[in-house]
Amino acid sequence: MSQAQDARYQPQAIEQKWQTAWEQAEVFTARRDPAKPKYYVLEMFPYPSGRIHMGHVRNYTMGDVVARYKAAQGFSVLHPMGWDAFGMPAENAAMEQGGHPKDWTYGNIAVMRDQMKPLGLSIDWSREFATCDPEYYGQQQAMFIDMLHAGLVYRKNAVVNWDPVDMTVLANEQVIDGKGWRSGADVERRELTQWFFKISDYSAELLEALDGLKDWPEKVRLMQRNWIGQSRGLQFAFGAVNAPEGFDRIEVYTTRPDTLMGASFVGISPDHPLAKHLERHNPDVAAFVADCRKIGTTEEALEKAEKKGFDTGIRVRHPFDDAWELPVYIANFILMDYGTGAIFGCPAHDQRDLDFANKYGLPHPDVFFALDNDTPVDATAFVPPKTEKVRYVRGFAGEEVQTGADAVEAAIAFCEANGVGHGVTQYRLRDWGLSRQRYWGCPIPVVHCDACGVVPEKKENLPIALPDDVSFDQPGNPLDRHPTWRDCVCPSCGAPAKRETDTMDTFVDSSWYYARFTSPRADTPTDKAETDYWMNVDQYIGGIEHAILHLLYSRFFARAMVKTGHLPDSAKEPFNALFTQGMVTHEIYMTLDDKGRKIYHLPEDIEDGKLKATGEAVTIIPSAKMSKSKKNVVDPVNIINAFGADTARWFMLSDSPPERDVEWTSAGAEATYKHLGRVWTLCDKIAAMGVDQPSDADTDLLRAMHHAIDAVTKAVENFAFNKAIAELYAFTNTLSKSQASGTAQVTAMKTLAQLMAPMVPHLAEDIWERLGGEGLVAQAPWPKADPAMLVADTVTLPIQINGKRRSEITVAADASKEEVEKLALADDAVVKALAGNPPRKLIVVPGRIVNVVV
RNA sequence: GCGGGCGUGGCGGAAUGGUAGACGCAAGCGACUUAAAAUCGCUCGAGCCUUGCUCGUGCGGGUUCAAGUCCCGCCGCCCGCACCA
Repeated sequence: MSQAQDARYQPQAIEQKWQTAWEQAEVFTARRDPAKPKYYVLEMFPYPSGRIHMGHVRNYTMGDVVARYKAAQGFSVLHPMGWDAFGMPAENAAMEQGGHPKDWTYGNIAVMRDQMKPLGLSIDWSREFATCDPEYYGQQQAMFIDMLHAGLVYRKNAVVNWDPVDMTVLANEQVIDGKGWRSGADVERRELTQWFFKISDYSAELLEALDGLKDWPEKVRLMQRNWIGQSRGLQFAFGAVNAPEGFDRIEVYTTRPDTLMGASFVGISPDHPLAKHLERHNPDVAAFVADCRKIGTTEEALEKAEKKGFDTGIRVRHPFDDAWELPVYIANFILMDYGTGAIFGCPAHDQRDLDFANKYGLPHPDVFFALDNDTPVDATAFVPPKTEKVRYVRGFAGEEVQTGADAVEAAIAFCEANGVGHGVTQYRLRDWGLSRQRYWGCPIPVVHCDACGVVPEKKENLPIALPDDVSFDQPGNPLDRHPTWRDCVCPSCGAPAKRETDTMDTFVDSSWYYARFTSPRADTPTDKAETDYWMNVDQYIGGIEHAILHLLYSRFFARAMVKTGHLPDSAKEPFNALFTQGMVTHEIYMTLDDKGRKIYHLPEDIEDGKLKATGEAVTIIPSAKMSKSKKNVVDPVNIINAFGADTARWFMLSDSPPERDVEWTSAGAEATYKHLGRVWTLCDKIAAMGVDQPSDADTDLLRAMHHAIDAVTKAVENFAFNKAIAELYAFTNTLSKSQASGTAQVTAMKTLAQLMAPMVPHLAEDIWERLGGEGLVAQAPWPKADPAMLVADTVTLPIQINGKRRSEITVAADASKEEVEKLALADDAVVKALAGNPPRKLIVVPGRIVNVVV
């Protein structure tokens, strides 16, 4: 090719060329190589919604930087990709547009795979799978059966959102202001028998093991810790005065037994057995409980709802005083799932209890006061930290002045000694309900037999595949109304039986895909040789929105897989390191129509704050997460077509720290494209210089090069890709201005290509080739910084006078503290400020700063 | 409501308790050009009595020789809340 043709950066040609070269050389095929250390990089796999978006580009580019960097460091890298393919949107599409969820899903996967491949990601596509492949969910069913036998799965009643018009179960997001999203009908809470994983058996372990996850963000560990919610408290029973038969004791759980003398009422959940009993016999209770059940099933809805109670008329005796009677209320904010579903209220020291007491005219006796204040509680409860010492005026155990924590322990000890209940450790974490009354999910492989009850399927009958001949022209689960699919024989007695029609929560699918990637075609869920080599995931990357549910479920599921022999014990914490990346945002463009309704416009239709088509000015709303409804989306495909994948990748990594949100701007994308073009041109210039005689400027350039190697390496290791890119800019500027010899410049440029390769792999390959690099840069070892080239001879120290910068001195890098002090005191500004007096204090931080206090 | 996080120039951001604003964008000025684009060079937190000084990291306090960084109290925005993925 001639120089003239080469003179412009043409990403489209370059990118196609190198993607083909990588594919032919099978560079990214993961190989189990006992001679090499392994490295498993995984990004949270995408839901096949139909098109990739910039969030995907950012997520996968970050993973790709790590994968390529680790490969250059000599690791055998596993970097797979798959599809989280079950879920509601496919069924919604089938209902809205006709067609079949399967066709919609696989169609989307094909489109998205085609959109993803031009990004040049170092993915081993031979391992690709979708969770809706029967080969995948069949293995999931096999594990479900193993877990059932291992006592990790059970059935119990649980509440769902029921749409009485559509006669179907709704997801929380389908309930809008208490109404069904399609029917608009008031949603009811309804109890169904459902399948559960016994994650609560692992509450303590999942909590304790968080301490070992050193390479997880502290915030995620804290969120999980709070979610699991370990608490120490007292469980005891109030004896009822006038309760219906069978309810003469009401068990309550409290984390504040020290406030027992401040009790003013007992509250029970609307789902408490006593409430249910009363509901059947008392129309007023029934009306109240029915009202409570209109509140959604989410904790958020419950907490935000107005706190209401109903006086049952039942009275209980205080455990310390037979004459002291407390009223029993049914209260809408008490959860049946937590503790015993019943509490006692101590209004003086709990704001919610106080609001409740004030609303219903109940007393609120103070139990303790602050040491310096004894104002009785009125409208604001006194809730100091448990670690703070307070003075007990209605205490019954321990010291008069003690911390809340000490008082709780003393109260538990006192109660146990006096036969009033016992200390217990509770967890907020509830068992994982996995039943979904939907078609597009993994069928739960059990059979209902009149004689044998609920029986797991035989493994040789797996996969229990979804039937294809279903329709979505009516609401509800098509499996329920399929003419033949449910019919089967009982695996136990051989009599005719019916299949379970519930399918699994899609969180089950995503709780083990990382393990399946190690042997995606195995005819067992996992293959021991492969999991032994590849597990754990060394670096997991995804959104912070998954901080709790997905990551906690995966941690549990890995343990369940260990227990059932599908993972080695060493894999019970499957993700060694976690990184949570921020979102991609964009400003929003809006106009109003003649009726004042908001109309949103795509960024590509806007120029200089005006609509391209009509010239109408648009209102610019500050950046928000890219969403279809606000139309503030930029299609990666358009960016790749216009600027190339390397520009999209580089821009997604530059500027913003990876854990924070990044705003996509067209100016930023264009600037990136220009920069990559400059690098490309610089390479041309340097290639033309060739090998020549050394120059005086060589050392400076090579020092800058080693500094860049060191800085970029550290930045990539620390996930500070924006800083790595800032260093690459700085080094590029140095190189482009350098007067060094051609020999040195070629060395520097080749190193630049290597350092850029994880971010912009296509451009890097092209530079590498033009400068005569051996093989592919994708397979070249990572450059090493020479420590001798990193140390400077002299260092400039700022001099502060009373903490404000006033001057600076340049000293030898190895100057002693005494020498620095001497030089600092001789500095003009210091001499002037001291005016002949000795300094009151002289602080020298070697290599950093000097502070003179006058 | 509860749990978690974030907040620094016109913008994205940098800064082991140690020179606030690295690096980039935008803008301005200049060079080149018939011209524009591209490219290259310079300037770029605010104010002032401009060799320098004062103020400045959401707001109000505090600790320290020294605070964007640590502590206390607020405000705003974002994520999660168990059937969205």
